[in-house]
Amino acid sequence: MTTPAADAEDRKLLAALALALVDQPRASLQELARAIGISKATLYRFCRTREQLIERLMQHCTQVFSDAIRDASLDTAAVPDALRQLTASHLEHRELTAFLMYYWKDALRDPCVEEGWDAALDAFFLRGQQEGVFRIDIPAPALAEIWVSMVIGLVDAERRGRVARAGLPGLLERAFLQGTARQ
Amino acid sequence: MTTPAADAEDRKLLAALALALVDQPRASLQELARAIGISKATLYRFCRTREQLIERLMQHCTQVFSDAIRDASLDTAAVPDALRQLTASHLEHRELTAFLMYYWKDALRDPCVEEGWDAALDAFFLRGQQEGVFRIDIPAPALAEIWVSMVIGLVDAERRGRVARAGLPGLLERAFLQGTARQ
DNA sequence: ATCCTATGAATCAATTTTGATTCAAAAGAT
DNA sequence: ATCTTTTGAATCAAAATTGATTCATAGGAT
Repeated sequence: MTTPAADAEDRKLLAALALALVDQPRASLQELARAIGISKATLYRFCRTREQLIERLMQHCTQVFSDAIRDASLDTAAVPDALRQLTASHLEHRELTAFLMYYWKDALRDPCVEEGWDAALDAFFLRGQQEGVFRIDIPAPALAEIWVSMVIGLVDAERRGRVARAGLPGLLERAFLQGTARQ
Repeated sequence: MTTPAADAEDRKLLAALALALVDQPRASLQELARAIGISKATLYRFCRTREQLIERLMQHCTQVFSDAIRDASLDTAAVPDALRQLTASHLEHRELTAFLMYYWKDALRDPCVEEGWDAALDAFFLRGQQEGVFRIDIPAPALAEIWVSMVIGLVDAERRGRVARAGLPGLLERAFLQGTARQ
């Protein structure tokens, strides 16, 4: 059954699993299941092996962030708007954002996973430079890396209770665009 | 024998292990040893269990970064200078920086590890705000988190070949203080 | 050349993890 | 209320990991 409801359930499970995997990368499948409040057997029915689980999560990330990139109109919308939208999407799917960063290196070993995500980001930041929004004395890939670092860093900080959830989007935008120096 | 040479060897091993542990958190001790070019037996002689290894690395981090914080005179030196010095230290020990971030949550579960590191950072950024160096519409803990995120994010990006190693300190300072917006 | 030490390969028992299955109970649908 | 589906607990063999040891040898120091 591939009902919309089942898909929503799956997405919840995947988000919880992403979180648990980032939280305790060395957890056994047993512990992983417990961590998200299901039995080992149910986790097994969802994904038979850990490898399958990671792959499924990766594919889900690809799906979600492809949508996010499309929704943000990275290649057409006004750069500040697109950036805001992109940030919002990544904060909305913070578990997947964290997971993607955490397991990105594994994905790179496995060349099948889409190259598109960071390429799209690079292109976006390059456009932002060409349109005079971003400074040009920092390479576009570095801009992308800085933005991603701040997103996952602050998402993680929020999880640890170090920053408030409420103001995150604004905080990110200010710190990223204007920096932390006074005036 | 606790000769200085042996200590230097140990530090090299610890740095390599930190890197390997961040790279492949789920590696077996066998794989871990291989990853840093030693045999399982030698790794065993260095640390009998994984737990011992993590603990030793944590203590080493505590040591190294306590020194770094002291050397940067976080509570007395001019804030921009201290920040520069702090960044330099963390870049110098990039493997440990990455490891510390990666295993920070584990350290928090284990209350024995020093609380001092992030407390010292918070205090420093707060002082920077009081002295008018940092903007005050971002809480000091958030400033600390943003700085740490950028450091480890860019260190990681450098490892992946996404940013050049050469300009890292300057890149960090510009992006952190002035932001990424043009002018 | 001769020690001495450090290393790596191999082995081994004990424990843990994995992948799979079975069965009874709980949850949902009709 | 009955039927169907989903879940969790328990079990189990196979595989992997761990912690420990032994032995041969490669390298360094004298």
